[in-house]
Amino acid sequence: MHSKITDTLKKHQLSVTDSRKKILSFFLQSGNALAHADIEHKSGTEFDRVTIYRTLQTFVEKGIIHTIPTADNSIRYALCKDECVEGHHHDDHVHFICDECGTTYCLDHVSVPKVKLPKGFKAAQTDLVVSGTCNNCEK
Amino acid sequence: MHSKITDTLKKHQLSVTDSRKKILSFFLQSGNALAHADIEHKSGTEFDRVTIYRTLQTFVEKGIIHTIPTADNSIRYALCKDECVEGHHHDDHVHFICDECGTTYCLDHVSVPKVKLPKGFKAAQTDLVVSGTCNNCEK
DNA sequence: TACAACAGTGCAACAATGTTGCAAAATAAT
DNA sequence: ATTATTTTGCAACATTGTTGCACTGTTGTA
Repeated sequence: MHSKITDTLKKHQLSVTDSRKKILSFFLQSGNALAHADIEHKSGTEFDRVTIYRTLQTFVEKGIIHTIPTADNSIRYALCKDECVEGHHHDDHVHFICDECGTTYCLDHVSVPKVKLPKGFKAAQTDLVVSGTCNNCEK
Repeated sequence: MHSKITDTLKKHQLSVTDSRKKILSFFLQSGNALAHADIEHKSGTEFDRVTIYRTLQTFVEKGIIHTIPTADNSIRYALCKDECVEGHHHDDHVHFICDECGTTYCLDHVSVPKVKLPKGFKAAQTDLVVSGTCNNCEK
């Protein structure tokens, strides 16, 4: 019998280690995007900082998580949908960053509109990031 | 007689100093977005690294330049259009980052479409960043 | 133009973030 | 169970960004 976490790692041809299981579980638990620093705090001294960097890198390469562009200098990561495979992401949904609480949401049901580019420009990826107030912070 | 550069600084209530004139001139010359590192290279040892940080910060606050979100860890800055004033940016155009040459373009004539957000989410700002191949790099 | 008030700069020291090489440990394959 | 392979932790380092303070340049006023 395999847990969902172990399954996911195996499906992406990754050996199953403590740090990978733990870090993947953080993403599954939180549901929202996490920055390197978040994971470092959550895991305390359990893993080396370097291991976290390398694990996140590996997850991105294997298509388990994707990065979200932000205007401040912090890279955030979020779980990919199932269609993402190694070397090829399909994350065409909108991201929302709350200015109040800092939470980053993947709005899976809001898709990025096609934009018309000037002559000679070829789009490979399109990212749409909205910032404002989320449904928790506004009342 | 005033140069355009001096005028711009004065219009934004900034005292006119060598570093500000020089850094603003870099933006006017290049036409594209610049990262902190670009400016550091262009200016050599002329200014302290700290001065460049503070100048860019000031320019953003005063509405002379705006930041562009990127998925890698580098903040890029580009000149604002004239409608940007202190504390209130109006940069609703699409940004394009070339994967080949790294150049970042402001596509002033491509505007960001309105997106429909889930209940409870209020948008303050919307950034759309496209990456791919620019008209210089493709042939 | 000269002077006072103020704003901006450079330096130093520091904090945070990210990278690399290598030996030890854990995982996978046989 | 043993070997081959992968991953981890450590140490050292590079890069990037921040803060306080003394000094310098800029601005406004006479």
